[in-house]
Formats: sequence, structure tokens, C-alpha cells
Amino acid sequence: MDVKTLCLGVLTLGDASGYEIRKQFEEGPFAHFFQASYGSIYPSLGRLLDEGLVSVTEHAQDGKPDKKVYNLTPAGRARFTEALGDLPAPDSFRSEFLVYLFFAELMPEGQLETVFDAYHKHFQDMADVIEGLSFDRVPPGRMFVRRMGHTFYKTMADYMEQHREEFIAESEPAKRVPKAAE
Amino acid sequence: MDVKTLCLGVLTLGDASGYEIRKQFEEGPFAHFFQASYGSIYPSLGRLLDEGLVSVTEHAQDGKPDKKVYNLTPAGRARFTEALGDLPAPDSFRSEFLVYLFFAELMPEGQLETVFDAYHKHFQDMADVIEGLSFDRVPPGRMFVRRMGHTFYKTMADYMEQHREEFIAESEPAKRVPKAAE
DNA sequence: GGGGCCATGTAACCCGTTACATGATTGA
DNA sequence: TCAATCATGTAACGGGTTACATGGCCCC
Repeated sequence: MDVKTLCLGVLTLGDASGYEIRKQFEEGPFAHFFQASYGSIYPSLGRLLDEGLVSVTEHAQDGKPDKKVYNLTPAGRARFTEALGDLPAPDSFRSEFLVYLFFAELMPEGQLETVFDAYHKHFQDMADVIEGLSFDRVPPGRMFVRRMGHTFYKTMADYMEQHREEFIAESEPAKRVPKAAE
Repeated sequence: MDVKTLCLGVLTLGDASGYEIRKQFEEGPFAHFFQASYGSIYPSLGRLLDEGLVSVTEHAQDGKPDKKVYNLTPAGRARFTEALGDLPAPDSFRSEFLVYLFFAELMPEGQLETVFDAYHKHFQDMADVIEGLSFDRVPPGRMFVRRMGHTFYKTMADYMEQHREEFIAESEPAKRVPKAAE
């Protein structure tokens, strides 16, 4: 599933401009599990228009460029549900934070605490963001994913909190297994 | 942190060939939070060699190409610990599975169950894999990350199990909010 | 006989990000 | 006055994956 197809999905939630779609990927629900920037969204919308999967209405504005609001055509909606018939690709996850924590014993003085606390704060912040969302008329799919996300963030934050002191104590350079003949 | 730097990290765990490093990324502990394939590992090792950050010993083998075992030089080790002094980049996570579940109500008949169960199985399998690992002489960093990973997989699997029936029932096409004038 | 593992390496490709280009409005 | 927000779009770049190239051994 590429950005082009996902744009169709975002448009099933309502008409939107390229700018607004990007916001969905940056601040909206998708931000947590899919990212896309201008450089991929605008060209995608152009191609979707060529293929007749979306239509566009230009709203003149003063000062700003015309706002181009995209709307899903029936063909576009069909294309998206078709895409949902394929099997999803495996998740991809890359975490430099976990790489750092993995190598805790090799980190310079004080860096473990810094990295650890930043990572913990990230999870806690994300959990808080989700707790602040409204429960108003949220369809089941969105709700399920939201709750699952909240469970994830909260569990990770709690896990880190519970193991912080022990982990940091164990990782002290002084406790490292000395090299042979040293 | 690019693949080149990570290769240095892998080599802090012991000498290895390009082939063996790739296995670390595919089956070893890194598989869960960092991926790299031949096309990035071999060129990385070449450049590390040019920069004097690793040395290499060729072991002749019959039938197979010579096995080139790479070894971290003191400069290489220093470079890696230096790299750990920078701040890690934010995690990147992309999940088509969550996109699909988000749009549960739009999925074709039966697809929700298929996708849901595949995702659940993935989490359960990963949790089982980690449970099967040995506890023998695992340094604190590795252990912390491993336990955190297990907590993650197990929590996600449990969450999905507990909400499966309710979620699938709610997402039935029959329960969708009808469009205006239908 | 065939598939999978060992083992190295290259080249083409792809998808996406980053930075650039442009510029008015609004609020601190 | 400076930063942020609105708003669209392009071009260069980049880091990685995929597929290709090569080939013997071992087990079923």
C-alpha cells in the first residue's frame, strides 16, 4: 500500500486538500502508523486525478494559492476497497532508541539516562495525546486502532518506569565484565 | 544511525562475516527493531575497511568463496561509542495492518477476520520466539530490550484476543451507518 | 533432482524525504 | 519583527531494497 492508495483512504473520511491530507499524516490518527510528506502527497493527488479516481474543486483565496479540494469518485472508492482485499505488507519498525538501549554498556557517561528518559517521555506523551481525544461518533475500526495504540504507549511507558532504576544500575560501566588480561 | 555504523555495533559482539551480520539483522535480536540486507551491508563493510575502522581476515574455503571475517579495530570501537553520544533519531513505524484495521468497515467480506488473525498470530509468534531464548550471560542492555520486546508482543496479542469478537461484530457491514437518502 | 544453505558482491531501481521556490496573513 | 500557519508544487538527492550474477555442498 503506497501513499497514492492511502490518499484514497484518507478521502473516504471526507474531502480534503493536499495540505489537509498531510496534516492527517502528521498530526491526525495516521501519524502513529503511517507517514507521508508533501513530496509524495502532491504528486500522488496529481496521478489520482489523471486516473479519474478523484475530482477536484478549486476555491479561490486571496493571498494564498487557490485551495484545491479533492473528492473521491465512485471509481476511487472502489479502487480503495479493492486494495483492502490484498494482504497487508508486514509492519516495518526501526528504532534507534532500542539500538542505543541494547548497547547500554557502551554509552558515554550520562547518555543512558538521557536516552532512556527521552524515550519514556515519548511513550508517555503519546499515551496522553490519545487520552485527550474525543469519543464522539468514532467508527469501530478507528476506535479499535486508537485503543490498541493507547495500550501500546501506556504499556511501554509503564514498563520503562518500573525497570528504570534496576536497568541503569546494572549498566554502570563499573559493572562491565572486564576484558581478558586487564 | 546508518547501516554502516550499526555494523560496527554488531562487531562489538564479536567478529563476523558479512553473511553472519546479515543473519543478525534477519534472525538475531536486531530483526525486531532494525533491518538491513546484503545490498547495504557489503558496501558498508567495504567502506569501514577503507576507513580503518575494521580489519579483515580471509579464511579459504573449498567450494564457497573465501569467508571474510571482519574484526573491529580500536578506532572502530571508538567510532561506535562516539556515535552513541549523539541523540537517536525518532522511531519510525509503518503498519499496513493498522491501516487495514482502521478501515475495517470498508473491507470486503471475510477480509477483516483474515487480516486480524494474521496480525494476532504475528504478535503471538514473536512473543513465543523471545520466550524460547536462553538467559545465559545476557548483558543488561540486551536483556532490557528483549524483555521490553516481549512485553510489547504479548500485550498486543492479548489485547487483540480480548477484543476480537466485539470488534468484528461492530464492524459488520450491516451495522455501518447508512449514507444519506439510502 | 531439487531446494535450501553457505558466501560474496554489484547495479538498477524505487519510493520517499529534504530542500527549494513563493508569498500573504496572523498572532506573540 | 519574527515565527508560524496557510497553501501548492518541483527537483535533487539518498538510503535502502530487489534482483542479478556465480557456484558448490548437503540433505531429503
